[in-house]
Amino acid sequence: MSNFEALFDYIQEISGKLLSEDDKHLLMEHFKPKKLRKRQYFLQEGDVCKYIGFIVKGSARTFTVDEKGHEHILKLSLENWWLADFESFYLLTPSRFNIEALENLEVLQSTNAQIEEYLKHIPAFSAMANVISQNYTIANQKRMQAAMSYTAEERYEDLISNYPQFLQRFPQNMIASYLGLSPETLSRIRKNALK
Amino acid sequence: MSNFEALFDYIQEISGKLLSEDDKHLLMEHFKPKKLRKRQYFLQEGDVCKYIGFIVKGSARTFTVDEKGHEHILKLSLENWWLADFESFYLLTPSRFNIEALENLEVLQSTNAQIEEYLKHIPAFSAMANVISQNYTIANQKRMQAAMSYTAEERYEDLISNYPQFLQRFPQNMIASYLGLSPETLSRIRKNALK
DNA sequence: CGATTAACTTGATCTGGGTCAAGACCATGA
DNA sequence: TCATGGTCTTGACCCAGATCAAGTTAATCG
Repeated sequence: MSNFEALFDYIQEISGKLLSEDDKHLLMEHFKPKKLRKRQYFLQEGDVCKYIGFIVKGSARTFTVDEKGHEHILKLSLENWWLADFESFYLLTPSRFNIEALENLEVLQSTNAQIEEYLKHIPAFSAMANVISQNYTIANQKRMQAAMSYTAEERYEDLISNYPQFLQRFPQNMIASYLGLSPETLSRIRKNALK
Repeated sequence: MSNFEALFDYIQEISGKLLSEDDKHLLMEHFKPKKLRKRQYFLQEGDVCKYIGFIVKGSARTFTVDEKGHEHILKLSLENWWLADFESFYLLTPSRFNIEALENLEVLQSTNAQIEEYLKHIPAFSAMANVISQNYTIANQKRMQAAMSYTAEERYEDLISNYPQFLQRFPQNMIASYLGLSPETLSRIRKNALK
């Protein structure tokens, strides 16, 4: 119940449109609540990402494991973010990513086919999708630029100003991996920053 | 005339839908042909990106200049690609990027307001926009992963298999910058690859 | 065409950040 | 309660790739 309120609020806020009662019923019919305990996987490498999840509560990380066994975190996700490997979700190919709950996680999940229906029938939903797609494009552009032109220190400063919540919610080694750094290097950067 | 054929073909191919004669007239009415000579700028840092361009012929690079004066290429673009800093284009903020023609360039350009109209009135156009947005999201995910987990050599191999045309069309120092490498390093990688 | 400038190569050296190792500082739960 | 395993810090060392320098090849243009 209250789970869905979070989703409704989110859609209305991002899209700038209201959901009708019918819209809400349609959403409740096909978004399924799912709970994961800390360390459980929402998606495993090699599987097809059949579901997209809306995070109601908790946090997660999307990461790969390279052939040397090192993990690389590509995304850290909190409440009101969407959880999926979009490549696998759209194309139905096996995913190269893992998505793991970092805290106990409550999501509302749906399939690609169902999302298509929402896009067709719920104007607020498709308006939201357009806004999100813009935001993603912008965020990706920024992150790519940061990865290419910034030093480790600058990337950390950038994170502090753009995503201050991350520092409260994620352990430091996860943040290091997200920034493309070893935990030791991030530790030293933080030490230096207390000049 | 033939310029527009390239755009029409592209929209129809990507969207999987046909354009009506009315659709085509609407597109021809508001997409303006523009020619740039090699080294001319489509967009300069600090300006708002008012136009999005569809490349009919030629190539371009999107890059930033950091405070040390070093250039970083974020995107290399060829025929049938779209040219814009989407952050600036969507939000009307001053751009942090430069877009420069690397060869004589012919584009068809349009404004954000006009694109909104196309999205509303031309089904093939909005279907195309959805597909592109998916493709961008996927490509960005891949590129980010490559930047984080791959070595210089692996990134170059990756480029060869994903964008072999780049090697014909772009000078090596541009490719180096696109891969986040110094020209010297790329030169050495290529030398080694001829084992 | 030469001549000038840009692109590419090769070598020598330097450095940001990774790796390895060891210890300190926790949470969590049996 | 203390034992266990995860997280963070610190130091010593190392390496992929950058930087600097100089020479070579290839475009470009009057």
